[in-house]
Amino acid sequence: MNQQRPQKKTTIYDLAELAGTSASAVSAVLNGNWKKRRISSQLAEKITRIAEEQGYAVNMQASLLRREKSRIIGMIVPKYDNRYFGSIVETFEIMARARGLFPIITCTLRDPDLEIEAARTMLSYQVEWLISTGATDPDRITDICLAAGTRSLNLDLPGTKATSIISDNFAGARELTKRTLINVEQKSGAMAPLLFIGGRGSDHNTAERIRGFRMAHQDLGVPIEEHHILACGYAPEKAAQALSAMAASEGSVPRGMFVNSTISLEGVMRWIKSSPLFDAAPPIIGCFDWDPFVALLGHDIEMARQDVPGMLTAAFDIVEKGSGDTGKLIEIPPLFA
Amino acid sequence: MNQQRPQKKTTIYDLAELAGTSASAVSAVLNGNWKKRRISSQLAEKITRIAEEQGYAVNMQASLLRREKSRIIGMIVPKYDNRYFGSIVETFEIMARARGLFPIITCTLRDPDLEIEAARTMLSYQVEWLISTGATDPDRITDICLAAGTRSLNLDLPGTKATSIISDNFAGARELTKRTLINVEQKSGAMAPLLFIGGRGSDHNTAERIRGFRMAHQDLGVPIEEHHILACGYAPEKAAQALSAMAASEGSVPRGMFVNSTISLEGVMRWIKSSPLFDAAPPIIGCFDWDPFVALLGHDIEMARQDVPGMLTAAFDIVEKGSGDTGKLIEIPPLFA
DNA sequence: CACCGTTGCTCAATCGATGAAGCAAGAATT
DNA sequence: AATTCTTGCTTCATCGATTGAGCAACGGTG
Repeated sequence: MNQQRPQKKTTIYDLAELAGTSASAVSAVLNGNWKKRRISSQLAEKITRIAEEQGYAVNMQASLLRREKSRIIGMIVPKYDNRYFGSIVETFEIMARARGLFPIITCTLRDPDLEIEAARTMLSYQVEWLISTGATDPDRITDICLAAGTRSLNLDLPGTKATSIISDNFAGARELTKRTLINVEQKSGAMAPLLFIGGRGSDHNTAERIRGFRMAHQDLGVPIEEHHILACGYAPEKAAQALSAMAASEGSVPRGMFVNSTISLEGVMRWIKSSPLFDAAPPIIGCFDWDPFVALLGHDIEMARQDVPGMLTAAFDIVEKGSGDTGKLIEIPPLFA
Repeated sequence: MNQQRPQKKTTIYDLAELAGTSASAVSAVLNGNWKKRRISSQLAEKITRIAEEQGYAVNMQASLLRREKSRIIGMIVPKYDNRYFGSIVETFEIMARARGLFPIITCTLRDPDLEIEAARTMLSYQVEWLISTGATDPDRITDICLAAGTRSLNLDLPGTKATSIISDNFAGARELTKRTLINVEQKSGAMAPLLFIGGRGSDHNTAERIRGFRMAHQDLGVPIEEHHILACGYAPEKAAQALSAMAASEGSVPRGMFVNSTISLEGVMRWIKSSPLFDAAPPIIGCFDWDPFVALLGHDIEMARQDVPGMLTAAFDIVEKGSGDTGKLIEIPPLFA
């Protein structure tokens, strides 16, 4: 038996006929302003009952076409494959729903063309706000939104044309670097400069983290090794390659490392496991990002956990206030365990 | 300067006026069937150009209201906080888009009420299909869909009223158990029964995995210890508690373990790290689920990776074929590294 | 009894896009 | 020259929900 009949959907007109009343009354009852429209509670009850019996669900397309506001809020996100973005998406949905907004999310696989296409699609769905998370070209998206009269925000990576909410990368990296340097001193007896690995030098976050990295070295009076700053990309393979290239050319790799994301850390740890260089003494790592299994890796790994609820609270504050200033930068400090 | 003017959106009527033509022609040109409607390519070009200049985006609400099919496909998912669901969601989006469908996803936090509410909301948005992933009460959702004439599928956890696509939990668990038992024999010299930990005994997947677990023991002639089957829930804390209770009452814990998910594994590893029981010899683990960092934990951990692309390919096959039989069960074998 | 205010509803226009039906002008055919 | 065909549009009803305007019935007031 196949019950999958593509049966016609119940509309307010069907309900009106069943209830012996008008579609107008049905609409008023079902969207809750029947008091304002002076519908008797008798009729309201009857309509509500019939609607339930019929399994009625409003047609949002029709409803939204008529209303002036859609109450839809869109988010684009690069990937769902790590805890940071997963947590962003989950928190976004919860907070949006708590505010009576309908969240729609789409992932763009770090593909600039997909980002633009996704933004256009969101606009077609009449989103009231679009939040661009980790976008490669956030300003382009802001332009598209502006042209359509839609407001937008940047999250995680900043742009210049809309308010951006990001981690306080400089202060976070400075603190993480400091902690890692101190760990190195405690475990190996002497302070030594760290290796910076992962991320793209062209992206704002990586640049700021490198700045914090430098500053912490300066704070503690440790000289930086310029060729020990490897912004080789985020991908695990890139990080692994960079390390093995360094090991090949220099014969060693610093014991202390600042790893720019859990994504890169995956490659770093894989390489370390495969190399004999750390057989005697395990590496001492600071990772700018958080993952529960990393805490279990058994090594000395310090993590800076980006404050996702904090960032999204800031974002929804702006959404609720109505609008933000062009290009304002809001920095949220990451958390340390 | 604040450019966030909530300006009125451009419609096909605006474009028609600018082009000195009718809205009908504009519509035909912009949705691509202007050839069929015999619009000259001159006019088509002109309209296209003007639409681009104005940054026009169709109003999907209006468009969908008129069309008979929405081409929207919905998915509900419990959480975004592990690789399995992350990968499901990402693959779902990619595959949906490749088929010209618009995916909308919502997470329900394993809350039965939220599941129902989310399903209703999806129906309001006129989804053509609803995929319930890991739902606590998939049949309830199928009923709601059926009442609205919408088709539905179950993923990950099966139901009886719609086609279900799940991992081959029995065969997968049998193989994983076998591999883990052999690992135990190789590392500790003798075969010994495993501990089963994590999951809910009431859920189909856990029950099937326990069945496979038993069968593998039987295959290899290893007796099962009934009190070593702990379906204590998925949460990390639950797993950790169950282990420490066992250690307290029995003084030891089997060295070989079958852990029912990476979620539970988190608690298991945390407890192991905190306990002296495994200081001498590390545990030997089989985990029914996959995570890249788990592979780096440095222990002997075998993983059964659920075949997400395989499962979603099966799902979209059904979506494209139009409809599936009531309650059919499709089992996809998990992968071993 | 005429008038007014209130209650409880209905009517009809509207949102923007779509597409069947129709129409006018020119080209082709007889 | 009369007819038919083709091309290239426009007109208008429609999808389902919403809402301002309006109307009938009734109770109360002078």
